[in-house]
Amino acid sequence: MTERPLRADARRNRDKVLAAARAAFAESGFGVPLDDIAARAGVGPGTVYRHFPTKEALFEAVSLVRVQDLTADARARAASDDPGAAFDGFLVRLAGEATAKRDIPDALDGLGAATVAARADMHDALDVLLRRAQEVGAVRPEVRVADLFALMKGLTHAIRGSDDPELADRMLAVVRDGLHRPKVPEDPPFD
Amino acid sequence: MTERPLRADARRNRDKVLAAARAAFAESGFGVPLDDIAARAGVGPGTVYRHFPTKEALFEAVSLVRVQDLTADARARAASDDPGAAFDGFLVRLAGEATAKRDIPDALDGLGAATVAARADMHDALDVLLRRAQEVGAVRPEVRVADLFALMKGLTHAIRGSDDPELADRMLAVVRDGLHRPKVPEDPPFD
DNA sequence: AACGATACGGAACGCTCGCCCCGGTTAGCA
DNA sequence: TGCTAACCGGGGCGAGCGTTCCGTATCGTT
Repeated sequence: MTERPLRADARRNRDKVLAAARAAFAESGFGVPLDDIAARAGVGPGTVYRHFPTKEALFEAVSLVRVQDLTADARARAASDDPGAAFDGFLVRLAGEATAKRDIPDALDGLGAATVAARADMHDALDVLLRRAQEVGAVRPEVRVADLFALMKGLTHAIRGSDDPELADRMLAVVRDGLHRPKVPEDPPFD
Repeated sequence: MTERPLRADARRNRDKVLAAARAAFAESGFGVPLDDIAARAGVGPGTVYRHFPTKEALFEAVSLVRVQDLTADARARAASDDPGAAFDGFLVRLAGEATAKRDIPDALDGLGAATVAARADMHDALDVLLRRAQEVGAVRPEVRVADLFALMKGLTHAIRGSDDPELADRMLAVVRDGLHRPKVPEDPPFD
């Protein structure tokens, strides 16, 4: 099962389709009609199906890269000597990504089976990032990686398609501080 | 334009449709086929359309009640003499609602025009609830009502369809504490 | 240059789902 | 009880969209 190299035009079209899909999914999420993607790539729908067996497979190919980028970023930051700042930085990055790309929430939900490996890998990377931050006391200890995933999902949904560019910052502040505070034993007096 | 009273069977069917729609939307969100709702109500699709001009109108009729309930709850809690606890209680209520009903996020997004009044009303109620909590120092001052909406949206999405019942609690803790902490001037030492 | 393999385009298919229509039924009233 | 207006059921239409098929064009090799 050695992969024969693609013909020149085939490779070119495949790349055009992927680029178009990236842009289209980023603009409108998973919902964009496949014909739109094909048109955007200057290609017929049949050509798309020559390279990707299904629309979902195409989406996976796109979101796989997104998830892998995020994972690489998490790993790079985890190597930092300031785990707290590393953790925060990752959240900032995620928020930035989500404001620019509408398909991030869908990618995080992970529709397909091919992405499960990528999600497992991301799980590992986040585990390190999170644990380090917790060891330094930058993140409350009872938080699990699964919680972080859910939080990422919620965060990306919260800022999805908002015209206010500072909303993401304020959401981020809430999530960051909420992750930080270890516990609230008693409401401190206000005066 | 006086509303003639419905015939007995008409009123009965209307109620059955509404009940079925409530249950179906709660289970599967806005995506459920209308025929499923009709079947669930023991009724033909035509009957549904006799009472609601469009599927979206039916969804609005259901989500309107949900939003109004939430609004009433917010208003009732706002009258409490402990604004901080009132605010927290509302969030808990929302989270509980979201775990039980999958359509809450959709309802919050508010697809239709009939719900804008309800959302405006909710806006007012939340404004009071939020401001009171801020005056007592229970919620950081820079948070706006729009932020609270976004946060509610994110929170409901984060806990949507999770098998872990305690996830909602932990998400809630993060959001609550994040809303509380006024600012993080410096990372306190950990020891 | 010519030929076989490969890839392309887009018309067409089938399925889903919102929505409408009409022949039959039922409720309410005299 | 009989009559009329209101209402019901469900078959069916049409649009949107994922997917396939096949005649044609293009590539790469001899």
